[in-house]
Amino acid sequence: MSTVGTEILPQCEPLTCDSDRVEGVEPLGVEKAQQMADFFSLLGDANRLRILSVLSQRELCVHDIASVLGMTESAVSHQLRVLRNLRLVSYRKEKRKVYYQLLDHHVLDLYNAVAEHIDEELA
Amino acid sequence: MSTVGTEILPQCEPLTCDSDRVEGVEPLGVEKAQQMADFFSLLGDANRLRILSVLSQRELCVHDIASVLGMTESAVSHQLRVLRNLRLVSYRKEKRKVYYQLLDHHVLDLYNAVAEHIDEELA
DNA sequence: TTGACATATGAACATATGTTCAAGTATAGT
DNA sequence: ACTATACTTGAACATATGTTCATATGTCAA
Repeated sequence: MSTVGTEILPQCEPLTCDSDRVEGVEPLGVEKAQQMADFFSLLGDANRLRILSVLSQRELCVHDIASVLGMTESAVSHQLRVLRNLRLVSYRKEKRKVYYQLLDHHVLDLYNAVAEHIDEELA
Repeated sequence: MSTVGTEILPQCEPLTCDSDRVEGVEPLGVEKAQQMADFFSLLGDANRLRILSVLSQRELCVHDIASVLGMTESAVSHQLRVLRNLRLVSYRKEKRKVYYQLLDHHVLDLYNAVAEHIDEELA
């Protein structure tokens, strides 16, 4: 045991704000919070959302995605890799092209929920 | 009309990738995409999610939020301003303290959805 | 094999974001 | 009035993120 003589100040405790309100309040764990944040961050980019929006309508190759969205193929490819890593899209190769499609339709629920949320705010 | 002699290359059109797949595919508008992205980005921070997690359980003052989460009061205050601007939290002043509470419980739905999504992935 | 196309990748760059630090308000108690 | 507490704010700093550019990789066609 690490005793330090007499009278140790509990340094890690809040010194003031004696409210007992904090009791029983269980904060989200740091690790899980980070995982959730990573997931939300993934959707926190306009171009990524736009990519998901077109893939939700049709399977498309990189060039076409870039074409429809007015993005560079390189930029699209970079973003697709992010979506690939998170298992949100899958792809199949045909000839020289790589066709991407939405893999996790779970995401569309979030997408739609927020899309509606935005519309409500404007009203 | 801006005619340039004979045979003008349609420079702005995709030169290759003749797939008609793009037809009918309506991409999410840039503006709305940005609004949605902003909203998701808001949830794309671990500390902000943790703040929301404790506020979802109880109204708390800044000091207590900082205390429970192990954050600086300054950091908490900065983040609360973000949440305030987005109308996700409201506050009331009592004595010297400012008590914050969750305003938009709509967000909790998204929060829970992703929380479950994370849990599923681990299984 | 050569050349055009389709995509991927890495480095560099610019921008955005979050924390810290220091200073500023504001309020309550003595 | 003085001091401690509670919170806010702005600037500085470090980090993260996304795009661009140049360069790979791979595939098809001639």
